[in-house]
Amino acid sequence: MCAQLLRSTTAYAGHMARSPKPAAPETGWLDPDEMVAWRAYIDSITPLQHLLEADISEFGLTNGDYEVLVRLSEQPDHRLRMCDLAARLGLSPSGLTRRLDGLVRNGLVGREPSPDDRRVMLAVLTPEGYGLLVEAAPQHVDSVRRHFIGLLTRREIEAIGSAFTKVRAALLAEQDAAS
Amino acid sequence: MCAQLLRSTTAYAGHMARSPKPAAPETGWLDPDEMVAWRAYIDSITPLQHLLEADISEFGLTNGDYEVLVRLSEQPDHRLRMCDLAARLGLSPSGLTRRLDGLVRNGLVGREPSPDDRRVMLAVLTPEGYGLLVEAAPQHVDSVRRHFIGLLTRREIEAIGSAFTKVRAALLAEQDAAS
DNA sequence: GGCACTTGTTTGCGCCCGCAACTATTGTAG
DNA sequence: CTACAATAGTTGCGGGCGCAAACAAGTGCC
Repeated sequence: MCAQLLRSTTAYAGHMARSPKPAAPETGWLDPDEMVAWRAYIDSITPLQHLLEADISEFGLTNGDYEVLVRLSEQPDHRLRMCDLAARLGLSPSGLTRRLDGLVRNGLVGREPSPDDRRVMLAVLTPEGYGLLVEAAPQHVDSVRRHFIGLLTRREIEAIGSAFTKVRAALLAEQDAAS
Repeated sequence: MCAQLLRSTTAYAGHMARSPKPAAPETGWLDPDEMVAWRAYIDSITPLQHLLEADISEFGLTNGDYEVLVRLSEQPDHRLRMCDLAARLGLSPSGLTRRLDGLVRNGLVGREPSPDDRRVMLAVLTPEGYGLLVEAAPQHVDSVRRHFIGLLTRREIEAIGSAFTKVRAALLAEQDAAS
């Protein structure tokens, strides 16, 4: 019995009693390797976010704010339609409106109406916002390395890259299918 | 130039201009493999959470609720001190109080004072809560497999297991050091 | 035993964000 | 051209949760 190690093992016990196979390799319950991977992942992501958040807060930013600045900085003209930005951030339209409110208040981002389509508003990175991003990015990367990337072997880094690239592609496909 | 692919590459450009080395293997900026891993990870976790949340909502549960039921079910007596439960969930004390309020209202979890220490409240899984967990767990595991584990090779699963196990250990150590 | 100090839990307050409703614009069909 | 549907964004409302304060109870030091 490994109730302390495996996710919802106790609930699993009842099912095991009725199932002849202790591990289903392709479908059904998770085998030990899969369970370890899933559990370690789930236990890591929340505290990892918290630590990154604490580190970036020295610049008066939240993790979400930083993400906005990054997405805008990646555009050649440093601007993005609200709906595109929301999609990239995984945020609802209203959520993005509020988050931008804060950034606009602090002068890091501006709003301007699109000349092409009078429905859309463009979020545009201000010089101040870009400056703050340039200032904060090295610390942020250092934080990522200290708490995450720096702990891993090259093999693990490559595996995580290929694994989550596939996961992300599947998630995007699912998202498109829902529209 | 790979401004579309790499996180905060634009901000990076200024630094690269002053730095003789394009990639720092052990310290400093992220090299391409590291960047791909970090970026794919960051882009995946939020939509993955959303999908799992949508799937589990058929049982009237949130992801957080489900996590509470799992943690309690892992205990031999199906109960846990509030502070221990909060630590395992990565939740603040107040956050746990509110989350338990909802579960108690729905009869899935009960509160009882500890006989050993009159400061502590024990969260205890009710038969209804356990029953719902047993009912929901197979669907949840299926959801995890469809959206995440099932997309990966055995090698990737093992790498993710070892990688996040290390990350989790480091995070826990950091957390203990902060106390 | 008394008094400070630590620990466990809850409450007031505020922020973040999703959902539903609403407005403004654009696209489409008749 | 006009009506209707689709799209973009904002706002009202409510839930989740963190922080600081309050309070209860246990612990240690004299």
